Amino acid sequence: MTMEPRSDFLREMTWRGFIHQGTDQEALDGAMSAQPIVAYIGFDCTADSLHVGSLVPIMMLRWLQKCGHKPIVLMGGGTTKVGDPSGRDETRGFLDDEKIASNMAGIKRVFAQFLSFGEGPGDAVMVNNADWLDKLNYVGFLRDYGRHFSVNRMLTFDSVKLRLDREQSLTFIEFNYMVLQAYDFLELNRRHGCILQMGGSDQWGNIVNGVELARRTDQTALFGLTTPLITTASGAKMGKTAAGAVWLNEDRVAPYDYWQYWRNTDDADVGRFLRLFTDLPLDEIKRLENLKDAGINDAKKILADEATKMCHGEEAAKAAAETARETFEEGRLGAELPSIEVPRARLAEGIPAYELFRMAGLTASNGEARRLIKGGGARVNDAAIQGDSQTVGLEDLSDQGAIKLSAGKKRHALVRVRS
RNA sequence: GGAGGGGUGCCCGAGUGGUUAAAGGGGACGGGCUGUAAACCCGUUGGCUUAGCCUACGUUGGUUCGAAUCCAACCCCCUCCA
Repeated sequence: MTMEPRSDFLREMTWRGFIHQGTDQEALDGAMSAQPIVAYIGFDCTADSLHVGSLVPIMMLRWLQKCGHKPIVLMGGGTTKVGDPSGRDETRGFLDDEKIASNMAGIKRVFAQFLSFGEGPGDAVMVNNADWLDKLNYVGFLRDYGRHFSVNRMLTFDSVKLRLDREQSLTFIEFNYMVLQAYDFLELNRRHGCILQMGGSDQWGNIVNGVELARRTDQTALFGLTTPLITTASGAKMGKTAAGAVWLNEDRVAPYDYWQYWRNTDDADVGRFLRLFTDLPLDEIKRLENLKDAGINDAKKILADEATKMCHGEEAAKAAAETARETFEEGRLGAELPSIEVPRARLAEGIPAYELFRMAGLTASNGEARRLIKGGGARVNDAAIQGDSQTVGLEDLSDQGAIKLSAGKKRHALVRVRS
């Protein structure tokens, strides 16, 4: 879109960098500036938590609501049974109903942090596409909707095309995914008056199919909007660390680790991430991203504070920030560091340092801990461990009743005694 | 169904009878430099009760003093033909 959007939502999304592409953005802008609309994003239940990769769509729903429109969170209880081939080289393993249900339960929780749910006109609602997909009649569906899909056209969508180009097999069930997602959009329009579907750029084909289906069956004009794939300055897909994905659920990634993830953002990403992952206003973001050299660390702290607050709440964010400050700026041990407990008797006997590192989860095996020690990266209470045979005992407990283990400069854990 | 090619460590990829826990690269981790950044330099990168032992090159057997390397069967992937 060449002109400045008139609607609050599109204007906000544009300067913040959420927009990758959209269908008929002029008309959408007109509709959104005229009156509140209903829009949705779908989330499949492939894991029991979403991760920061889903944060961009979630933030978009949040802005939608802030701008006075109504967000629908669509849980893909039905589509998850089929499996989206978009952006995947291989067929995803089948998930059984039980697993899908428990995944959905895990995912649901996080939305309450970002959106305000309820019965009012601007309140967010959550629906499950299993409600209509599960009871579809095969032949009836084919006759009513299947005839509107051209296989020739379906073969040109990336989700299908890339798979075929790479000569990787695409099963028939996966081939149907886009049809079901298209139908979801139609169904949400009929049920809730939803006129906009948003999603990641890999969802473009699926979204366009829905727009086209509604035009053919109901002569309704629907809209699609996608977000760019967010990569880090170093080119990696966002949200992956050595430890795995950066999950949003606190039982998967503790608020302290979540805060650390944002605190360790590349300099080059700070401005972009502030725009995408915080609600801060433009002038504040501009001020922060113009900080130079070490000053940009302050911007990273604010990014971490804001992102953690949004996901885990004010209390958790404060505690995480405080622990980080104590640990990194004062060299003490912060309360929120990951911790383990060991029986007093066991510690009294003395535990080999390498074993304690493994127990604390700082290394995956004793061997890895030994290598860490040999390389000089393992410390107990900030003192480098001298050799394999060094043990840790009660005498290492600090005044606060804990032992601080460090693997490198950034990874710390506490050992506490259990009587 | 026929012919051919291939399955190696987190990933890519070399290795075609013995100092091979397996070259090289990527990634990751640690050290240095820094700002809990990037870039760069150095090191490490299967497990364990670590001068030793165990597990590992698609699976299962076999040949051999000795196999990722040779043989057989099977499984899976790809290409061409039908």
